[in-house]
Amino acid sequence: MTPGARRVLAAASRLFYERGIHAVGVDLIASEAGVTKKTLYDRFGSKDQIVVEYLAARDERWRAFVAERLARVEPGSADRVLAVFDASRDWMAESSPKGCSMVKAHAEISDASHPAYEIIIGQKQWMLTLFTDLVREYAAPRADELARTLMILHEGALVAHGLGIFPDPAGHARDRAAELLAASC
Amino acid sequence: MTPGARRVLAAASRLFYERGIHAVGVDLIASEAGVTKKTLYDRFGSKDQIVVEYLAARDERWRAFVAERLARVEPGSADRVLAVFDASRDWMAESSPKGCSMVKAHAEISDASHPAYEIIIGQKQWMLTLFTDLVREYAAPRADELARTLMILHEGALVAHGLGIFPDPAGHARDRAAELLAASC
DNA sequence: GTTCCACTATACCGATCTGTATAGTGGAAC
DNA sequence: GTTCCACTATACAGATCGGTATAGTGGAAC
Repeated sequence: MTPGARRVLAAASRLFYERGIHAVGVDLIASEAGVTKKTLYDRFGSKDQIVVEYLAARDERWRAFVAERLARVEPGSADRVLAVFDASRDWMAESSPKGCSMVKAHAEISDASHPAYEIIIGQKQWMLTLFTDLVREYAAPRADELARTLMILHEGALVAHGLGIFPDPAGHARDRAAELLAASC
Repeated sequence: MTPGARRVLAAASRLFYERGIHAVGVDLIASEAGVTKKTLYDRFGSKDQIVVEYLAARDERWRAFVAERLARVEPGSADRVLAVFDASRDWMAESSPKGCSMVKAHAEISDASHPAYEIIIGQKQWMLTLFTDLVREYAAPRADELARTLMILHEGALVAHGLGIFPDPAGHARDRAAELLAASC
């Protein structure tokens, strides 16, 4: 990726997350990136493509972030699940004050044929599979059911964080997950 | 409200929810309502005002829906909390296949000074207060903590429903809420 | 020293955006 | 029978939308 393209993607990512995808135009993105529209279209071809690369990059960074946190914890321990919740809390504190970018994008992209759709759904399916794998690893009974509960707790914490109704929902969800895991050993 | 205004609000509500607020223009709303733009602006004054009335009406309907369900259950019972989860499941099945309209609107409205903002936050605060009142009524220990857990479970179920990753997340959340209430008696 | 190539600068396209202006119609109220 | 009023019809304003066209610049590669 060229320096100009990197600046375009960085500016678009910030603007899409802060103001919404439909609310941000390509002229603004180019201007904020310090680039002409010609460069923007030479590199990405369309606004939709910038949206796709914004979500794909964020998805990739999140998965790497989680993988790095999981690598610190011994497999087979219930702490592995808690490490995911801890990762979410840190991730939100540092780069997601307004909630999950995938959920926000899902609210704006109605058409399931949009190329960004599969990225959004793909990340959520990956999270459910991850929870399922982690509780199976931990040898919990009724693993699928437990994984779905963890998924609901996790998504709920993300949304509650974005709404700002009460402080530290991710920490709260983590503590509830810990109790669940302790009870189902 | 005049017949024309009612049709405008009905069309706008459907379109805003299905396609997103920024993605829907006033020309489309007027056309779908079978009304001229003149009528639309005579009745509402601005698109923002239509957005506000869309969310306010939906909020009002939701609160009335919950109140009606709660009225069926004897106060002081843990079943009152479960009635809220049941209400959500039915509400989503009949009119919210894509998730909570407030969460969707929150994803598109970045500015906290937007007149719709307080409606969105207001509904979520009302839900947290409702859960708190219901568990206090039930005489549960650590009521505030329990209410926040229920809030997270509830928001998580709404989002999971919209994403469609697994079936009946509201029913799943309801069952987990029932276990929590049984354990904290 | 010519060929790439990432880039700037600027002007433009047709479409759509929110919002307004002017003129007129049909029916109920009083 | 005139006064309201909710409404239609149409045209337009100024801005912004996503996207394209033409022309040119500066530096590294070979």
